[in-house]
Amino acid sequence: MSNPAEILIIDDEVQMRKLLEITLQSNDYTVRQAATAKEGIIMAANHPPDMIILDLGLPDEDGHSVLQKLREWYTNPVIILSVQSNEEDIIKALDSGANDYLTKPFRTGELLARMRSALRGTFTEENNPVLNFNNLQIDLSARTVKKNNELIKLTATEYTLLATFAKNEGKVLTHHYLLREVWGPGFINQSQYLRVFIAQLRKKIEDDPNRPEYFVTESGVGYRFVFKE
Amino acid sequence: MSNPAEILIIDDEVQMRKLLEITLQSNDYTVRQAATAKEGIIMAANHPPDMIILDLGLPDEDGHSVLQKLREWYTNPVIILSVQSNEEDIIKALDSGANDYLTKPFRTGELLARMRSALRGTFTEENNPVLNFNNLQIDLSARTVKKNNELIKLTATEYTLLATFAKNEGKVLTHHYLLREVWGPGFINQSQYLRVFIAQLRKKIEDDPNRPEYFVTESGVGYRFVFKE
DNA sequence: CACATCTTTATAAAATCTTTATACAAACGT
DNA sequence: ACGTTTGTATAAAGATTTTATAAAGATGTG
Repeated sequence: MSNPAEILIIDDEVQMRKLLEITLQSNDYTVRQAATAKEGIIMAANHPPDMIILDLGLPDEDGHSVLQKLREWYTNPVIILSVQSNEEDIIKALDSGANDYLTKPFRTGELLARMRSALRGTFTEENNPVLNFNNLQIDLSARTVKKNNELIKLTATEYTLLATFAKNEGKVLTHHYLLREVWGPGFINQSQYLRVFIAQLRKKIEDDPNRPEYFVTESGVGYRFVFKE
Repeated sequence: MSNPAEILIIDDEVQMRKLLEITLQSNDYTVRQAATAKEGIIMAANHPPDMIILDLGLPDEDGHSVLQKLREWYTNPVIILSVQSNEEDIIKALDSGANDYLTKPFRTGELLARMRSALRGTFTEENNPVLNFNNLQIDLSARTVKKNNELIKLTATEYTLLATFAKNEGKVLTHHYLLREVWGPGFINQSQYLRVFIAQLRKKIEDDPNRPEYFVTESGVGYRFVFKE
């Protein structure tokens, strides 16, 4: 749904910070702000954001030097804003590790698009979806399932079934729905398939397969995937 | 020493191609060129370059459409060049997967810096040259593989396949994905290729090829490259 | 041509899916 | 209460799909 990416703005101009804050927040980013280089570096270090927007013209320290310090350890995207548009500055910033360089005044739509471009490919929650249930972890991008941090070997069908449950945690899923999602529309009457595979998942995932906690039977209707914390 | 990154230029203007060719070659890039969208897509598919520089104003097809087609499978950086500087075009291109957008005429120094920035973070050159797994070392820039410090002789295809695995350690890679990455988009149904080459890699790399530890089969789905420390 | 490599074919083995058989449990009507 | 019906659980046999590997054929390169 919303984009939970956290952005740190380092800029000394109040108006600019305010403009960025409003623009970014209305696009579902979480915004933190710093007015000086020193403050910005401390904030980044204490709680690394998903992206830093850095103004080159800071009062207390040269922007290029700030960028270099950040890049010693900070690996997420850094976008530079600057009133300078001379080539030398741009090249220097990009070669110091900036991901992009925009000249003030900039168009907010373009900034947002360049932010999306830079954030693409980084590992925010959105990009690397790991579903967490109790001691069970399902990594949808790696297609792996761990229980108590140990990999569980699932067949293709077992995994698809589990993923379907995990995406609908708490909901009752009917036999029809599950059969159609996992096996296809032609299989909606093969309820026995479902019983067999539920039994297999229980054997692999439940602590006590005879007393299922994750996979609850809703007799006559279907199954429900639950977890209590 | 030199930067072996291979760049594909897709631009219909001869002068522009010539300018880029000279600029890039004198910066140690290998350059290939296409004058039309059709030609460019074919060249990219046959032998995926490390980066594509795409002119939006091609005669035979809309540039945005070309970009979208490329992004269906091409994952390396794409930089857009365009005479258009209206915000709508820029946003559209960036949101379609472009890594950067420069307006013609551009400053060559800036282009080169933006290229370096975009190539940073990809594996192709001498960035993260050595991946370490257990007793296995993969030097991506030298294209060499060592096991227990002894060089292992791999063919081009074997190496590409191994490198693809190494870059996605822990993830399940589907047959489709591997075939597309290693052989190209036209080969996604040749699963037997994969089996043959996996067997070869296991023979060369696994301690006991009959009990594979690095190359794990995910039956019906693909393979996964793992290493336990 | 000789060589290395890639592609294709053949076949055995392994893994997975489907089907069958049987047991259990709850609901229902008489 | 009793037997019957309906729905569920599980093991295990059978069928099918997928995989592993060797080896033969094709291709290309110096």
